[in-house]
Parts: sequence; C-alpha cells; structure tokens
Amino acid sequence: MDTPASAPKSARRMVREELTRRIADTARAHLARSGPSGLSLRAVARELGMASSAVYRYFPSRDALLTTLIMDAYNSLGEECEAAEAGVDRSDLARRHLTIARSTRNWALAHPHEYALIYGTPVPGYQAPPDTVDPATRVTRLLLGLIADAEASGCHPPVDPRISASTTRDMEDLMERVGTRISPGYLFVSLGLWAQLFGLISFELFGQFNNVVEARDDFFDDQARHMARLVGITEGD
Amino acid sequence: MDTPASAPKSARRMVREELTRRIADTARAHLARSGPSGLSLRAVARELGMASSAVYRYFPSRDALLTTLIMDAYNSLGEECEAAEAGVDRSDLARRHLTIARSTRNWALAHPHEYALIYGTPVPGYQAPPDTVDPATRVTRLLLGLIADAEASGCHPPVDPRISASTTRDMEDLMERVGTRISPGYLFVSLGLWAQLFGLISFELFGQFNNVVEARDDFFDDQARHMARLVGITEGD
DNA sequence: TGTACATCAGTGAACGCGCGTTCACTGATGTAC
DNA sequence: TGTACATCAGTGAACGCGCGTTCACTGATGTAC
Repeated sequence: MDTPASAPKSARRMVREELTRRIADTARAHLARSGPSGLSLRAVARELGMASSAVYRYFPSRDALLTTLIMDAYNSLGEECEAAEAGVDRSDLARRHLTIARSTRNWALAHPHEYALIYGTPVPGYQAPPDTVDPATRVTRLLLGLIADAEASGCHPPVDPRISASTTRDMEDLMERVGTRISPGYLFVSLGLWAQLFGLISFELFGQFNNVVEARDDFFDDQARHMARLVGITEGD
Repeated sequence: MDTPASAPKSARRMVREELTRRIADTARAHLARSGPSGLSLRAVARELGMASSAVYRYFPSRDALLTTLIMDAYNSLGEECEAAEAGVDRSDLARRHLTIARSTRNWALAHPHEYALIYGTPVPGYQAPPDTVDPATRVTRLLLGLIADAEASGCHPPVDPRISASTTRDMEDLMERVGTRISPGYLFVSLGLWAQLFGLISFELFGQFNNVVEARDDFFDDQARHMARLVGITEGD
C-alpha cells in the first residue's frame, strides 16, 4: 500500500516503540542507583508518570526488561567496538588491537553499570534466554577476527604456549564452532589475553586498582600494547 | 585471675561469639540464593528461629553484617592461599606460582558467592570501611612476595615491557607503599597477570566460558603455567 | 557466701516503606465493510 | 465516506508479600560489696 494508508497503522507502532525505548532508558538509568537486583518496575513507571501496571503492556515481566537491558548493553558495546575498529587500516594489526581494547574500556567507563550487568556478577535468580548469546559474542568475534588475520600474516606468540591435549581439543572445537581458522596454541594465548583485557577493566571499575594505579589511561594503554606483543603483534611495521 | 573466676565472664562472651558466628554463617548461606543486595536480616533471623530485632544485638545494621562477610571472605581466601603456598619449597618458584593460582581458583569454585562478593560487582549503595583494605590485599601480597623472590633470583620477562613515564612512577610509588623491591617493568607485567588470573576465574564463574572451554581444570593450569613463563618463571629448574 | 544492682540477650509489636503481578475497567485508536 | 466492531493503551485498586529499624519490655546472667 501507499504511505498514507499504512501511516496510521505504523503511527501506533511508532508510539509503542518510542515508549518501549523510554521505559528501557529509564530502567537503564535506574541500574546505576540500585543495581540489577534492585531494578524496580514500579520505580520506572513512577518516573515515567504512568501506572505500574501499564509497563506490563510493554514488558511481560521484570526479567524481560532485564533481558532487554542486557542485550542492549552487549549491542551497544559491540557496535562501538566494531565501528571504531572498522575505521582502522586492516593491515595495521597493532592499531586494530589497541582500538578494540580502548573502545571496550572507554565504553565500560562511560557505562559502568551496564558493564557490570554483562561482565559482573550474574543477577541471582535470572536466567539469560538464548537470544542474548549472539550479541554477547560481538566483541569476542571482533578479537578473533583480528587474531586470525594476525596469524595469517605470520604473527606468532613470542613465548611458546605449551598446552595439554584436552585444551588442544577445546581450542579445535571452538574454532569449528566459530568457523575461524586459528591454531590451538595461538588461540589459547589469545583467550588468556581476552580474560586479561576484561580482568583489567573489571579491576579498574570494581575498585581493585584503588591505591594501586593512579594514571589509569596510561597504564591501560601500556598493558594493551604489551598484550599485543604477547601474540606477536608489534607496532610500527 | 585464675580460670574459674574469669570463666563465667568469658562464658557469656563465648556464647555471644558463637551466635555471632552462626548469624554470619547463615547470612553466608543466604548469599547464594539472593546475592548480596538481596541479603535480608529478617530471613537470617527467621532461619535461626529468633526475632529479627535480636540480630541487632550482634550487628548494628545490615551493612555491618555485609562488612563481616566481606572481610571473612578475603581472610578465608587469603588463609587458604597462604597455607598452600607455605607448604612449597621456597626456591621452587614455578610451583609456588601454580599453587597460588590454583588455590585462588579452587577457593573461588568452592565459594562462588563469596568470590562474587569480593571480586564481582560492588554492592550498590554499600561503602566498604577501611578495615577491609588489609584482608583484601593478602593474596596480592603473596603474589608480590613471589614476584620479588623471582626477580631477586634472576628472572625477567621474556617479552620486554615498554612502559610510559607515568606508569613507571605508579609502579615506583606502589613499591614504596608496599615496601617490596620489584623493578617497575617487572611489576607492570605482574600486575597484568594478576588481572589475568582473576579475569580467568571471573570468566569461568560468571559464565563467559560457556561454549568456549570445556576442560576447565586443564585450561586453567595451562594458562597459569603460561603466565608464569611471562614473568620468566620456568618449570624444572 | 549472699545480696542489691547493673548489664545484657532476646521478644513482639509497630512504623513506614517498597515490591511484582493480576484484574476488571474505560476510552481512544485502528480496521473492515 | 460512514459506521460497527475489534484491538489496544493505560488506569487504579487490590493481593500477598517482604524489608530495615526502633522501642519499651521481660527475664536471665554477671558484678561489686
């Protein structure tokens, strides 16, 4: 049909989407004050000036709202990293790595409570539905893509990994599932650095660096560059 | 005074300590079900068969109870690591490192909710009092001691760290505060591995390794050994 | 050793609050003919 | 283009529940002389 005919139909739909978004936004803001387990539908409704029961027209339950927040967080982080990395010359592996690392940290610093929601303690009693798996892997896939490129272009770990037979099998299985080609040893080292990246960010955000590191930006950059060297990615070549 | 004279006095005190401990134990068990922000004084009192107001004879507030749980968790982890490491030949640096890493992970797997309490998302609205700082650093101090010994005995990072001036200053300041002698570069690499150790454990506990790593014990050991090599600690010498 | 007094543990009711979810309903917006 | 009907958004009251903390109190235990 032409535009005027379908316009009223989508008008209601648009209003609906708008309010759905406003509820999620308000809930996101509430995360900061009370954390995910303290997230309250009533408080969100109150802030939006609507009856608490009205929220149920948009989200069937509190957990559904949480799921939306979790998926949004993963997607927001994922998009930011992807966009930043896409702007870097593909052959500049060091820059690509630094860009991903920095984007992740910057996003985390800008959205600490959303970071905590997806990389902190799981919400007790909440079971993430399968829909969350895909958005959850965006940053990881980005990193794996970089690692695959690095290995293809001849990078290798300066300290040789020695891994058990079962780890080798795990790495092979993972590559099969993801559909990327990275050798077990190289992947093993990369997974360690993946954990280190988020370990550094969590330590910074959750307070473990208090009285330990002051110049956090520089420290992080230094660590990120060192991590790149551990998978054989060196700057300026 | 002699024992009988002071006995009644300490009798009441002992009963008090016993109940204080039982309250903390029950609260610890409740952490598992509802998480720290869901921890309820009333639920604890109910389980112990006492009036909710009675708990206030032992803990002045919910936050005070939380503080106790946090300190207990740090001390429990600290003691376990210290005891395990103390049983290892001082000169066997690789073994000492592996022992600390494994003890930390084993404690975390055995006490996942206490681990989340101290290394997961901070409890919203809760401010840790200064008393918690000392227990919080036990594992870190253990690791720093090992690192100091390693450097003193000639170990050095196989991949040379390149660090900024401000990071160098941070590392020097830290060493001054702690009173240990470790060179800035070596300390820098060690802090990265410290973050990696807890990053790996958090990933495993918080679900990030689902569909990624199956043989978790072997994977962790492989990673721990690789981390040791990154500070120049090699096995079998 | 015995007694008067102080300390302490524990009670139960109350205050004031918040929560998720359901339900029958009103009134507005969209759809089909 | 107009009308009858269906869909939908939003309301407000209610259910049944839980929470932290305070307070005046009772009765037992410990202390000082």
